[in-house]
Amino acid sequence: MQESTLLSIKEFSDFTGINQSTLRYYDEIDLLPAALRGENNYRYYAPFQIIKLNYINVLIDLGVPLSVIKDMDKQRTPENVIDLLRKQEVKLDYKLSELRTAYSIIHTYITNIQNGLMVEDGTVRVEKLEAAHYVLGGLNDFTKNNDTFYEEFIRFCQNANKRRINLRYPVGGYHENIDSFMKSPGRPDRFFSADPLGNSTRPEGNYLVAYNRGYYGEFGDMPQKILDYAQDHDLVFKGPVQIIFVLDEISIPEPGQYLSRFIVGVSQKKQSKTRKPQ
Amino acid sequence: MQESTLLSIKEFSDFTGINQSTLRYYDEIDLLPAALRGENNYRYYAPFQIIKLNYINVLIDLGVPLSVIKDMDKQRTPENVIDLLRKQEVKLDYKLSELRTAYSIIHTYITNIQNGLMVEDGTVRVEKLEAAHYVLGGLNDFTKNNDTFYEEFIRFCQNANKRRINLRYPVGGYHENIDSFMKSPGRPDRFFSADPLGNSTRPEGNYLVAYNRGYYGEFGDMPQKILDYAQDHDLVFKGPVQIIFVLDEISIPEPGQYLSRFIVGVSQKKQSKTRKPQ
DNA sequence: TTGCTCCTCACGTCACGTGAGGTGGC
DNA sequence: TTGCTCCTCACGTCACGTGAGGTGGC
Repeated sequence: MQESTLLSIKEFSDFTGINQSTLRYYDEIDLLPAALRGENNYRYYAPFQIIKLNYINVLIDLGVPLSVIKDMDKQRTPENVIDLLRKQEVKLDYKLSELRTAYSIIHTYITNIQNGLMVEDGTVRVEKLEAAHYVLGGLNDFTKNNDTFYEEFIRFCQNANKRRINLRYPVGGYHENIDSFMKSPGRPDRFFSADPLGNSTRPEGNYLVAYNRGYYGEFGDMPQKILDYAQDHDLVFKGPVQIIFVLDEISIPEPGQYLSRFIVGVSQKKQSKTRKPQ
Repeated sequence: MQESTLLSIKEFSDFTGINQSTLRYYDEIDLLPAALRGENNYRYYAPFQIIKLNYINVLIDLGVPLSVIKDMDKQRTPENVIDLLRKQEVKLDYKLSELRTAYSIIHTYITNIQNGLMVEDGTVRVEKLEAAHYVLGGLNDFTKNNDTFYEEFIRFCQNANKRRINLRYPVGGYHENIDSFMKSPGRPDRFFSADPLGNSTRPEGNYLVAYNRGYYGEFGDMPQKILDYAQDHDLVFKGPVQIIFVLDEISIPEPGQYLSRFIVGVSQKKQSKTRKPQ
């Protein structure tokens, strides 16, 4: 029925936009054999194979492995093709959710790093912050024989999977309240992940925000500065303390220069009688 | 400053969830060398390397090649990291639009194939169809020496890139009007791509829809059946004719059994005096 | 003879995973 | 001695791309 000219591999390649070497490969693995082999062993393709190749490329674009495309070809029925397409749709759903996570991770890091770039080491101030979300890790236990910051951090990483904590987001230290922080600044009660889809919420409000340079878990005179600032401005602390490394291993080579950001809720003291002048 | 226990490769692997062989590979390519090599040449890792590895995994998840991650590491500054993240964001945008296209291709094929599964060969009927979009190819020219369906189809494929026609969507034949179709059913005036983002629109309305089995470009008695049906039901044709293979190479092994779908706008004849009884 | 297309190996790529064969300390 | 962890090759994977070296027809 279908009488038509055959195409050389160059022509077929030009018309479909698929590389000759790719066509030879598809021939080799029997995915799309040439319609005919000439006397000189040249490959010749039939025009209707363009449609087949297009279809193959559709499936490749959808992420179907060549082996699956080949297998499908043997069992080619409309029902099987629909089945395969539906399965690919599910995979696309998965990819899409991965993409969304990737976007939010990028966004979180960029926000963090930009934050870090805009401040000086030693800054202490009150900021009105938007609501933010995060995920808390389990309780740390520093009582055991000489546990360091890292040993508990390792435990946190180890358990992250079980607790469905995504470690791809920046991670920080969490103190239940200001007293816990002041008592042992380098030993947070828990670790947390700055996952914006997390189940914990830091509500919108006023926060005392302080920045400090140093190694992980070392804060120098930051605690004292925070206390001084609060006293000077008649502030009372409320709620938990969060500390996150906005500039660390990720963006700075020297561990002694990591920039950490300290956040704790504050409100104005009410019973204050004397006010310092500005 | 940071005194801490070193981790064996097994421990480091357990804590980070990264395979030992992957860690050895990262060491080999100098992406994340072990902090220390023991006397027996064992690798030992420092706890803070967990954070570095996490960061590496973030970038891997974002699709950054290891070589780029490594290069970045040498030039590690907050600004460079932000730059890299922004570049990745652009790549994600591109991936996202590819994903969307993939979804719409899957949807188009599934709809087409399901359509084909639900009808009998020879069906002719009037359906109310939703608006649909498509992209037209250039004018075909069958006047030259004995041109076949395929030669013009090849030209269409060749020019698709220039015209920004996405061949991943199903492709069909397009006649300017019913007369063109009746004169030479297998020689469409143009080809078109069923791209749902196309710039041409087939408006919502009533269409005569017919199905026929056969080779590409061969329609048997379909044209006659269509004329008969129109006469029997007092229909006049309006607008272009679209023919698409809903079941072809893609879902059916025998080329002689490809199912094509014929669509043309119709409206009720007004000056009709006699009406056939049902 | 030159230029062109085609052919078949063979090897490289990327980021690992999987053995094989061997070591070292309890 | 057994069991465990670690080591270093070497090779496989996937879907090609890139030569090298050679053929065949104008």
